[in-house]
Amino acid sequence: MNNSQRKDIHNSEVPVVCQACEVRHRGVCGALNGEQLMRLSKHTKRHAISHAAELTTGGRSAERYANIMSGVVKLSKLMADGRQQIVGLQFAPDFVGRPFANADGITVEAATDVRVCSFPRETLEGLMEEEPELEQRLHRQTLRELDEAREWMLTLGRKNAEEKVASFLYLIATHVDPEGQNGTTDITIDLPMKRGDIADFLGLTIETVSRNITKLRKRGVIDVVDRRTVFVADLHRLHSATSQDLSR
Amino acid sequence: MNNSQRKDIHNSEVPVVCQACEVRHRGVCGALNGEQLMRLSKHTKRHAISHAAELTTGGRSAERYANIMSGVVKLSKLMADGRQQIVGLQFAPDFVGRPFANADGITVEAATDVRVCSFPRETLEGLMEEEPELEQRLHRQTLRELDEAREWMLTLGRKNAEEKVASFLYLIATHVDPEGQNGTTDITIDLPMKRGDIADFLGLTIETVSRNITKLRKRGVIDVVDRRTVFVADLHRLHSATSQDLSR
DNA sequence: CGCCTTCTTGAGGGGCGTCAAGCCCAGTGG
DNA sequence: CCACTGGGCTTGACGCCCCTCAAGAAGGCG
Repeated sequence: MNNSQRKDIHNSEVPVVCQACEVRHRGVCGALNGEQLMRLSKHTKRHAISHAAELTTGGRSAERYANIMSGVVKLSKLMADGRQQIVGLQFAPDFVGRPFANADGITVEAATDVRVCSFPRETLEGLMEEEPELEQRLHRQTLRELDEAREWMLTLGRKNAEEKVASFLYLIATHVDPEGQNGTTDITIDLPMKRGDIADFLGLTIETVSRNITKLRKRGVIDVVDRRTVFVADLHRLHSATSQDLSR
Repeated sequence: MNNSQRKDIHNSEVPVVCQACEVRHRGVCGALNGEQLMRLSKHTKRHAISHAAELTTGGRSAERYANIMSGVVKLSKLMADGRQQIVGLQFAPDFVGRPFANADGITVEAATDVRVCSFPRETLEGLMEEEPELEQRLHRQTLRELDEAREWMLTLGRKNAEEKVASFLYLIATHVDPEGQNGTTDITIDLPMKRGDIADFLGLTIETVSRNITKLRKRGVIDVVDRRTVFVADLHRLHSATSQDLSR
């Protein structure tokens, strides 16, 4: 099962660093041919970013864009008095960074330890002009993020605390998906963030998150292996906990 | 001040219907040259859609895309038991419709009376391939919608009822903006939707919306002219009501 | 005028926030 | 090896904000 070389007709043209890249075909790089990849890779850097570090500091702010190779990145907004709301989570192989300027007041942080492959803004924008499919891929990712944001607006505005927590667990379960999970209905979830982050994601407090994890456990929807790992015996059961019919 | 003809060097090439179009330069059409506009306009239709009608019915679902010429369009999500959340509002000259497939479970309705200029899906997608700037414009609008959705997530998750209502009024004030409002700090807002819609937008109930409009009136932040019109004497005052510092 | 829809206002209750105490566990140093 | 410490998490007690239920006011329209 030599996954690393599938589909590369002219492997000689593909940069060595890219040949070994886990997300090479799925990320935005999938839109580029060997020659373009070669040019891009001349300017790329791999970074390991440890948990809780901001991605926007250290000169890498709007200067560099990046692909997530592993880990989870969180986007959040902060109010003057300290209230905080997480407005997006990104997983490999998502693209991080904002084409065409400003990301008004959004903080980008590593939720877990993260590995990224970054490159200068100008390099990507140069490639965008010559390769329309690149812009199309970015456009599609933006549309996907918009869908997720809207799904989350429904959760924030109209679900109660228990449904919110179940929704979060379901989201993580379906995203961190380590290639397996096909056909299986049970899954062990490694929570990528601590209770405080989950609270900021759900528009709740730490205590309410904790109480409702306990509630789901007592109802038998989940098993709490340890504070960072949850076992779900039946994903459908979890899914139905994300929106109980309250009208009866 | 002949606004209608500004900037058209070769007006002869521009379709007559487009020459009179109020949003011709600002919408996605701004990316097209005369010849392309001519081709597009062969397939466009103007529609007047009256208040509360769905835009996705009558064969105009994924078949046709549209530009909003006037009025307000609302996007909403509905849960099985009737709970509803409005996840987006669109104003002229926004583009309505989803490039590349499915708009998973989103209902598109006219919030007010609306006029649109619509065209078949294939026509637009054909033009997108030959004119990259068209895709770029759509991409930029998607990014703007994403920003707005995230701003709204902060409102839904972390603001109290009074701040939510103030945020809604401020949003409308800064969007419906009838060309004027430059330099002035007061504005009369014509609310584009009824209390129930506002509640669905804010994740509140009708009663709470009503109570907090009253509250803002009694605090002198707004004047309620009639149930559909609000006068704001000082926009800055309204803005500061959108996020009072609760930490002291 | 009567009817219907929309909006406002009040009274009461519940869900989630606030405050506080205690548990679990990893890290540190004696 | 164990006491100490500190961060993260859980659990309880209590209170407030917003929802629920209900009645009435204000328009709009035949």
